[in-house]
Order: sequence, then structure tokens, then C-alpha cells
Amino acid sequence: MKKQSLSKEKGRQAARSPCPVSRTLDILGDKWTLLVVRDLFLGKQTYGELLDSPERIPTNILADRLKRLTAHGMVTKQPYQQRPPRYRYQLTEKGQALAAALRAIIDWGLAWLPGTRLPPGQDVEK
Amino acid sequence: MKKQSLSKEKGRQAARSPCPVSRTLDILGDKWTLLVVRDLFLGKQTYGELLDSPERIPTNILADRLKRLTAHGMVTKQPYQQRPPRYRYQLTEKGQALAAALRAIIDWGLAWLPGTRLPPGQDVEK
DNA sequence: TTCGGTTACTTGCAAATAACAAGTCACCAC
DNA sequence: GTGGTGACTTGTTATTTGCAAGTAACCGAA
Repeated sequence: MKKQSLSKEKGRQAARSPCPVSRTLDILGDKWTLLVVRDLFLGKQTYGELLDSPERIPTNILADRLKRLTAHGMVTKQPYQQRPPRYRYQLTEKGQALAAALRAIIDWGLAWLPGTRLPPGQDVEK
Repeated sequence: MKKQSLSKEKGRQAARSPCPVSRTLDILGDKWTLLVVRDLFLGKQTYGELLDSPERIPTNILADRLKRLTAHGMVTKQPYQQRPPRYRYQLTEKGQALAAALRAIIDWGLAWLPGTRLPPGQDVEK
């Protein structure tokens, strides 16, 4: 069950263009990836905590997104206990650098989408 | 060929949560929508011009995204000539308000994705 | 006046991706 | 040894994408 298309056999798929918008969307242009990043910013660290968000991300999608984010060097996965095996996910510097973009998206949503609100206590800022 | 799922029969699909990140991703959380917005920022106005970007957006996807952006009040479609019918697409204030988010995404891409570059002359800033 | 070209799309269909439910595996507590 | 939790994987169905082609309304030249 490989994620590959019929085109290339190795590596990830080719960038559509060198444009930074396009390249960024190649990585996080979908409905779920940024939500995972958001939750990591909010301090969630385990698979279970990440599953628990109000948007109800499916388990296979979460596993896939964590894998991709890890492959892109935006997230690290470290075991914090051997037995039973338990893992902690955290943003790398590259992942944390998305703060400005996330902040801009939050601001746009709050300003232009009626009915949006930050759940109490949720804030990306430290 | 409705975009609807089996769930609700009218209106657009329900927001996954009131979170501004999630609500924003409900609108532009895919690989193409922000590229269309980018091109509109760059001054492209016609369907043909928008089709012409290096990422090669499929025609049906472009038509769909313009429809959605228009439905969300982020883009206007105006005929600028009757015969033959020709249309001009432009960002509304709501669409233009994405400038900060787009800028943040560009900055992140340029800083963290090696090989990205702005094609000469391309810049979101006025 | 018919032929070709342009703009702005729509349609059909195979392929990829997502969603949902369920199952697996490794423990630990009782 | 039975039940529960955390971290996933697998199977199946539903939805979305990508590509090729088709349509419609003109305009301009031959």
C-alpha cells in the first residue's frame, strides 16, 4: 500500500513549480495538515491527544500526516517510554516557523468568517 | 453533478468546528485554491490567464475554485464585454485580506524550502 | 461564407485520496 | 486472564482529482 503514483518509483513527488506558495501547498495544502500543526502549537504531544480535537480527524489520516510532517522535518517523533512504547510528537524549528502563517490565518478567519472563535485558552502565541 | 454529500441537501457543508484555522481550511484547504488567489494578487484576471500558470491547473478545477471563491465572497466575476461574453475575476476586500497570510506562506517557503524562488517580477506586494 | 482560432467553460471517466469502521499489537492493572 | 488504553494498520466505500475531449459564442481572414 504505497503512496506512490505510477509515475516515479522513488522519493516524493515532484514540486509543481519552484514558487514558494506552490511548494508550501505541496506539503500542507489539504484540510488536515495545518490542524495537526495547530494542535502541536497548542501543546498536544501524543497521538491520542491529537486525535481528540473537535474536528475529529480520522486515525489513518492523522498517522499519515504525522508521517509526512516528520518526513519533511517539521515534526519529531521520540519515544518517551519503552514499555509500553509511547511517543511524543513535537514541532521542530521548521515547524515552529509556521507560527506567523498560522497567526495570519487565524486573524483572517476571525475577521472574515462569522461564527469563528478560539476555544477558551487556545492561542498559538506562547 | 452536485458537490453535496449524502448528508445535507442544502447549503454548503457544515464547518468542522468554529476554530478559525479549521474554518479557513474548509474554504482554502487544498492544493489549488491559494494558487488561484496568488494569481489574482499578481493581477491575472481572465480564465485564460489563470490557466496559464506554471502549475498547470486543470480547467475543471479552476472553474470549480472560481465558483467557490465567488460563492464565499472572496472573488467577483464581472463581464467586461457582452459579445463575445468575456469575464474578469477580481479579489474582493475579503480576498485581498489574505495578503498577510499569503505573505507569511511565501516567507516560510523561501526560508525553509530549498529551491523555492519567486519568478522574476512576481510579488504579492503592491 | 466557411474555416480556423480564441475564450470560457462543461463532461466523462479512470485514478488517487479521504472517510469510516474495524482490527491489531503491546503492554499494564486488577 | 480479562479489560482497558495508546498507537496505529487494514479493508471497504465514497468523494475528489487529473486528464482528455467536447461545447458554445463569437471574431477575422480567405
